[in-house]
Amino acid sequence: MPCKPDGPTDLILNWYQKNKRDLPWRNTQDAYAIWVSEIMLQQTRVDTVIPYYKQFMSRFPDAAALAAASEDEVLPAWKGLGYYSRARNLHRAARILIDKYGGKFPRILKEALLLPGIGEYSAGAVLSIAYDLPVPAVDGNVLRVISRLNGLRQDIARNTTRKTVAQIVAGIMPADRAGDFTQALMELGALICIPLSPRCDACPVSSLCCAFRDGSQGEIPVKTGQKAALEISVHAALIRKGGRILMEHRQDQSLLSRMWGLPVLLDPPEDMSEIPAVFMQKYGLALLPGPCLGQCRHVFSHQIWNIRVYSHILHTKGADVIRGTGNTLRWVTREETEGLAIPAAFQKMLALTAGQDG
DNA sequence: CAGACGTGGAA
DNA sequence: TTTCCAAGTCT
Repeated sequence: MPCKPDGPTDLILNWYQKNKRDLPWRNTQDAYAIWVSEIMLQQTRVDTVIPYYKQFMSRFPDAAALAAASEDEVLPAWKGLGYYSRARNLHRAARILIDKYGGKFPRILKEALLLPGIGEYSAGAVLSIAYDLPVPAVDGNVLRVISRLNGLRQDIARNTTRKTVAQIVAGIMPADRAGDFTQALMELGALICIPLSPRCDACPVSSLCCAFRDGSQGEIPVKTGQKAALEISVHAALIRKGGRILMEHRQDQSLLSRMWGLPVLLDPPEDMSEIPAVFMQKYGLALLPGPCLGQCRHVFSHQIWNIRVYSHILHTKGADVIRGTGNTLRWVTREETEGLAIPAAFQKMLALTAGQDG
């Protein structure tokens, strides 16, 4: 049966003050800087984010700089980080800030929630951390910490659980130190109240914790299992001409949308003789597959690509830019690929073909 | 609500 | 190698 802890607030705040990590986004109160960090940190580890964050803030130091940039300049700064809609939404939202909010992140919760890429968590995080407004920010850490503290056994994947936890956080959030408390709760979840083998011996609120008392740390939080990713066979085309490679700007696809990659066929026909017809239909290109240059595997969150990269001979007479069905193809040099937003999946494929340009 | 949406690190 | 992720959002 759930129990209500009495006064974890000060214990958590004091612990945070002594144990918080020195992170780049903790040396500022600038709402833009904090906003960028929150977006980058979504489903992404701190260690992974740090170098991207520093580079991004240097390149786009404020909302005006980001809004003034084109998407072709913003996406390369995000390449390799994953979840690229975050970058597109951040960019769009920066333009909305400039157009409608005087370049400042809104202080009103409902206005913040209207911005693309800002959900309940991020709105609460920016408002509390940047503006010290007492708005709860419930992320995976907070879900875990509060669930264990209160002995909550509701599935944390459910929205109703998130709301319950937000209520509990609102009830113990100090009005004068909202930002510190939001970060303290997440820091506790990141360093002490970790998913596996929590360090309860070092926890400032173990004496108040229902899960610790019951020894149920391993059972809480309750989380529904994820489905196995679908395995897909992928035929990737390396098409060369005069030291250049034909790259595709993935305009109309949902996965890796508006990123650059080699032309690919998902679930290609097993009979290689049928490949040219499929390329003609998808890209309007007359291609003849040649030798396989290598293979690799790339795991996305919801699907797995088993990739073979083939050299191809192009029979289509070529303009520099060839328009396929909804996608743009462009001849680029190896050097030029570095400035393009090419996600990890396609970086792997290109690595397989390095030195194959002659 | 369930599923799409990336990636690399840890156990 | 396999499993589970890590400071979520959108549809």
